[in-house]
Amino acid sequence: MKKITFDTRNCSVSQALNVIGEWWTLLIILEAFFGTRRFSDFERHLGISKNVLTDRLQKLVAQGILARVPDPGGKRHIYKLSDKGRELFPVIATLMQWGDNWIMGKGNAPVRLLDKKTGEPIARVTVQSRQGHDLMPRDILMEAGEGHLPEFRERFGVRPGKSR
Amino acid sequence: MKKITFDTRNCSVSQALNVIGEWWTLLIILEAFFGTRRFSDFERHLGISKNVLTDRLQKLVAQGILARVPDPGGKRHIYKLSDKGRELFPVIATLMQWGDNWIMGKGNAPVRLLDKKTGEPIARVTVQSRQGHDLMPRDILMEAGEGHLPEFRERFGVRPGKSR
DNA sequence: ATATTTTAGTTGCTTCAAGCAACCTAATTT
DNA sequence: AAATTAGGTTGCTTGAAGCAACTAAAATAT
Repeated sequence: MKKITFDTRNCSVSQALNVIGEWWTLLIILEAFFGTRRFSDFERHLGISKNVLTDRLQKLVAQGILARVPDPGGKRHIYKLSDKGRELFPVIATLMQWGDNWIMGKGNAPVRLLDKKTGEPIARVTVQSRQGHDLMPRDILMEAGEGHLPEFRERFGVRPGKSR
Repeated sequence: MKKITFDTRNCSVSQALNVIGEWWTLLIILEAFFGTRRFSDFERHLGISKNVLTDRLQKLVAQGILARVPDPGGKRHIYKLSDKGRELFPVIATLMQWGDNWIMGKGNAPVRLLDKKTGEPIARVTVQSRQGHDLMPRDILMEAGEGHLPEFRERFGVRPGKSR
C-alpha cells in the first residue's frame, strides 16, 4: 500500500516527476532559483515544516539536483543548484508563464523574468521545430523512441523510415 | 493538519502547482496528450486506483483543464483537454526533455516528439529573450511584477525606470 | 570566556491522503 | 435476455504531511 512511485514506468515524464513531482519539491527548486541557499530560509519563505523540508532536501541532494556544500566562511552548509538542477529552469519558466496566464490573469504576475542585458521581459517559452517555428500539440507526432518498451511501441508505433 | 495548499502564496508557480502539482495529475494530463480520453483507459495505462483517478479528473474538470463531454455516438462521457489544458504542453515537453537528458540518458528516450510536417525531432525547448537568444538562469533578472505583494517586493525589488 | 540566541535538524504524535478490494448501476456487447 | 464492461462509490488500512517539542552545534552578544 505504499504510495506508488513512477520510476518503473517507461516514460521520461514519469521518471522526471518521480524525482521532482512530490509536494513541495518544485517550490524548493524555485526558491533555489530565487537565490535561497540555507535551510532556515527555505523554511521561512515556503512555510514548510522542518521534517518535510529535510526529507525533500535529502532527496534532491541524493538525485544530484542540489549540492550540499560547506558555507564558505562558516562551519555550516548551504544548498545550491547543480547543472542538473539548473536545467530545470525551462520547467519552472513554463509553469510560471502558465500560472500567469491562466490563474493570476493578465497584469497580475507577482514575479517577472527580465533579460538582464536588455531589461525586457523574456519571450513566451514555446515548443519549436528545428527551424524555429512554434509548434502546437496538433503539429507534433509522438513516436516510440530508442529506449521504448514493447508496450509503448504498440501504442505509438515507429515509422520504418528515416526518423532521425 | 490538512495538507498545505499553495493557493494563498503570491506566486504563479505555486498557483500552477496547486492545480497540477498533486501526485498523478501531470501524468493524467500527459496521457490526455497521448490521446487517452476514457476513464478506463487512464486507469489501465497509468495503473492508478479508481478513487484517486476520480478525484483528479474531477479537480481537473473543475479547473477547466479537462472537459467532461458526452461521447459522440454513445451515452458515456469522455475527458478532453481544453485550451487551458493544451497550453500545458510546454510544461510537459520541458519535463520530458529533462527526463530524457538527466534520467534516461542519451539514446534511451522512450518517446520522441517529431515535427509532423518534417518528421524531424522538435528542438530543445529553451528560455529565450525577445530577440530569440537562449537565456540561462544567470542571464535573467527576477523582479516583482504588477501583481506582487509587499513581501515579494522586499525580496526582489522593482526597478524604478522602464520595466516594460 | 561565558551566556544567549539562532540554525539545522530529529523524534513522536496526529490527521489527511493514497492504495486496495468489494460493491454497484448503467451502458454495451453477446 | 444474459453477460460483460465502463465508470464510478464506499469502506478499510497504511503511508505521508503537519505540528510541537526537543537537541546539539554554531553564531552572536555580553
